[in-house]
Amino acid sequence: MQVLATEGISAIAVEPLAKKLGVTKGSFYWHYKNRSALVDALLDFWEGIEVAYVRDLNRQNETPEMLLEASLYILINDETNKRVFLGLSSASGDKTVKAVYLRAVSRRISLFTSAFTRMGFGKDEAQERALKIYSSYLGLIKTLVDNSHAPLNEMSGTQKVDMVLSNVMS
Amino acid sequence: MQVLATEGISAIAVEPLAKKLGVTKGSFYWHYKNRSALVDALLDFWEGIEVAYVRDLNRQNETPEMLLEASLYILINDETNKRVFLGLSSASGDKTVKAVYLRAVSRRISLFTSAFTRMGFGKDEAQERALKIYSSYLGLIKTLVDNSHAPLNEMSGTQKVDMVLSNVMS
DNA sequence: CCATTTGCATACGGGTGCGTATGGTAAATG
DNA sequence: CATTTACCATACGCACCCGTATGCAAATGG
Repeated sequence: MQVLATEGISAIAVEPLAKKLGVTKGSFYWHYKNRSALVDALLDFWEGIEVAYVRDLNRQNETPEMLLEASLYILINDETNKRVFLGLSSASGDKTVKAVYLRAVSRRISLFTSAFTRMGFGKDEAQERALKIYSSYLGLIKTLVDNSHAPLNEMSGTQKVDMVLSNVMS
Repeated sequence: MQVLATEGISAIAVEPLAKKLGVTKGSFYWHYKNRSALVDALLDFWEGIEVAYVRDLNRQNETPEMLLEASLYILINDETNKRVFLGLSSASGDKTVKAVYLRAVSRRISLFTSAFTRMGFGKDEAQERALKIYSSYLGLIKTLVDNSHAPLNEMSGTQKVDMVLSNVMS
């Protein structure tokens, strides 16, 4: 999982990985049918964690405002989640990876949409606001991990959340 | 250039490219010293086009409002520009690529910042608004090319620009 | 206690991409 | 006309990664 976050999907190569773990290919191919079986397992594992987390967030936050804030805080400040999510988005040549990525995107947008709906916004308005939030969020985390704008990385976690939220919490 | 946009940097591989162009490696290595020489040439070419375009945008738009709108329209609706820009961001393992990418990011943020400055905003306020615009823009084009949210692709070019601008044009 | 299964290592063949060596042809040049 | 020089093809060595074949020792269980 950590490797997935720091090196990206393409770094999940059998031989280098085996060497890194101090085992051999023979061992690897006994445990997994092939490379893509390992990738699938990792993807399943990650997606399982994600959906569980979303469920918890929905349970632990009473108001939609709290839910929005808490979700964004995690999505923006959890380093592993950011890197894996963006990693998947970059490796979308693979069909399986792309499917997982698209579901992750849907989860995020749905989460935002449902929050705005519960705030009392109409369906269209809720969707529009969710999309704005999502775009800002995605652009922000990409800028953060690319380290392409230094000042951004010096902001606090809550500041980053506020920056995204300020666009739509009229 | 077209290949760069559709396939990404990693697709700039000597052997496949040569085959695709109907020539051989022998020919290629006579024209270019090696693979990275070709990549550098492509990168230079692209960056040259970009800076020229920014210069033109600055000349052809009187007011900062017009400049903002015109710039965003191009950045959001020019398919090649989007794909190359995002392609570079994904291929940031390469040091040279990363440098080109970071300069491209800076150009965009600077463009936005100077527009807001010319509108009369103070330095900090201008930078903050520029960052918000940039995040929204980046998230939007990524969502668009990933095709990760169908409704977005059905919006018109101007609607997309308005969506990004609405966040900061109080 | 011996036979089978489990868990892993070594060794190989295949595919792909990079870069070099070398050879050939046609056009420019002295 | 002889000889460079421009341009391109074939052929090779190297490195990396995938996947398979096979060997082998320790665990297991009848």
